[in-house]
Parts: sequence; C-alpha cells; structure tokens
Amino acid sequence: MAQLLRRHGVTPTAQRTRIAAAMFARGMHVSAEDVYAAVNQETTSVSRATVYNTLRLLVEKGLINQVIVDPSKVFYDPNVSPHYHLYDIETGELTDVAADQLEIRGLPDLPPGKELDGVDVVVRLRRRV
Amino acid sequence: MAQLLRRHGVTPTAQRTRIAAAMFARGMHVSAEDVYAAVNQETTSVSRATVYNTLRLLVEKGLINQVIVDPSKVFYDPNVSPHYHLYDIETGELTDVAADQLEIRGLPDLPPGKELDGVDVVVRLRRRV
DNA sequence: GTGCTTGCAAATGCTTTGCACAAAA
DNA sequence: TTTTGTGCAAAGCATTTGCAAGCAC
Repeated sequence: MAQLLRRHGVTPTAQRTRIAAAMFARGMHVSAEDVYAAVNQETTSVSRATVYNTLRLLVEKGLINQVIVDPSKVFYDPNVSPHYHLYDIETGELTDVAADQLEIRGLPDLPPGKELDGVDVVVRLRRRV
Repeated sequence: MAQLLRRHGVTPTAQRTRIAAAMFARGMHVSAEDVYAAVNQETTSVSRATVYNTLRLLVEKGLINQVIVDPSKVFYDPNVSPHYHLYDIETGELTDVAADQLEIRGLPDLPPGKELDGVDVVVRLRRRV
C-alpha cells in the first residue's frame, strides 16, 4: 500500500496508508464518514480532518474518484477504470457497470478550447410500483 | 403561470408563482440562491425557506428537475424534456444536450424489483492544455 | 373554520480551515 | 532545520425544520 502511494507521489504516512487500505479493502463506494468509521473501528486514531484531507489528496493524485450522485454527500470510488453507475435512489446503493457494456454515441462537438474531462453516467433506479 | 401550477397540482400562491416565473424566465440552470436573488431583486418578499420549499415541491410535481453535478450545491433545471448536460468543471457552466443527439446502448439488466427512474449523463469539460 | 403556506431563526450535516504540535525529508 | 502532515475545535455553507402568524377554500 505504501508502495502504491509513493508511486503516485503521495508520502505514505501511517494515517494515509490506513485510509487507502480501508478504501481498497472494501472495494466499494464509500462516503468520507464511512472511511472515518472504518479506519477508527477499534481505537480513534485518525481525525476527520485527516480523512477529508487525504481523500481529497488521493483524488488529486488519481488513486480514487469522486462520485457525485447524491446532493447531500460525496462518494469515493477506488475503481478508477472507466465505468458507470447504477444508483438506487431509495437505498443509496451504488453499483458499478463496466464501461464496455455501455455504448454512448453521438457526443456533441465540444466547445472550442475545451477538452473532454470525462463522461459520467448514472442510471437511477427506484422500487417497482 | 398560475394555470401551469394548478395543472400540476400545486396551489398557486403569490410566492410560488413568482418563483416558478423566475425559473422559466431564465430558462437556465440555477441554484436555490440564484432563485432567491432573482425573486427578491427589488424588495425582499420571498424568504429562503419558501424558495427551498417551493423548489422541492416543483421537483416533486415534475415541473422542474434537479441536476446533481456539483458537490457543493444543487442546480434546478426548468427543462424537463429528456436531455443531457455538458458541465464545465472550471467555470461551472452547465449546458443542455438534446437527448436525441446522444444514443446510449447496452444498459444492463436492472436488478429484480427495480425500475428505471432516469439516466443522467454529464459530460465534463476542461480547458484544453 | 380548518388546513395548507409563509417566514424567521435556530438547527443540521457535510466539509473546510486556523493553528499549534509532531513527524518527515 | 525546513517543510509537510496531523488533530482539534471552530467556522462555513447549503439546506431543512419548528413554530407562530397569515392566507386559501
């Protein structure tokens, strides 16, 4: 884990290593609060400030991604390969869909001077009525 | 405007009419704070609470949509026909793309007991380097 | 008159920041 | 030793809520 951090230009402190390990161990989409809870399961040893700072840093360095699907909080995703999301608007459950399953055609011409940063696709689900 | 509200099952009070009018007049994506400012340009006459309550109500009743692209605040969109978004991550500018320009294929099978609520597509742009 | 609406201010919840202390280079 | 990281508590912001007074039907 320390290797991975260093390879991405992040100094691997004890706290950062534990946070990154927690993210990749779950392999799932988690909120900052989830990470805070996971890292501090036994004893409280990593502060909220450090959790938030580190998550921001890991996003900057490309180790994880932000997922913006819920207006009330941000999710973090250790899967940085191209993929899309299923989001259950009732339970909050967030699931990956591999990018090669889904084909998008007809992307419009981009405005001049702009380039593509990425395409987010969120398929919203609800309980069948 | 009052007609429109009534047709959607919303009792058209003075405040709600002004809020809805402000939304549709701009025809653009706005935040709650933008609406609050627009409605109170001259004299302060609609409270924040009412702006937030009314926007929530208009979303419930299907007159407008929420757009979730920015982790720090929600945008509201008076365009409820199917369409996607271009989002400039640097300027915050949000632009519509008509749905018929873009084709999505290979949507995965939905989990049992769930149905589609909608598909959000956000094309993120950045300044070309 | 009864029930929905409004507005104020207070509360909430996620996230960021200031600053002193500790650890890394 | 000079820079970088950590933690606490406080601050910040968008949004929601409790409650009393006002309007709709």
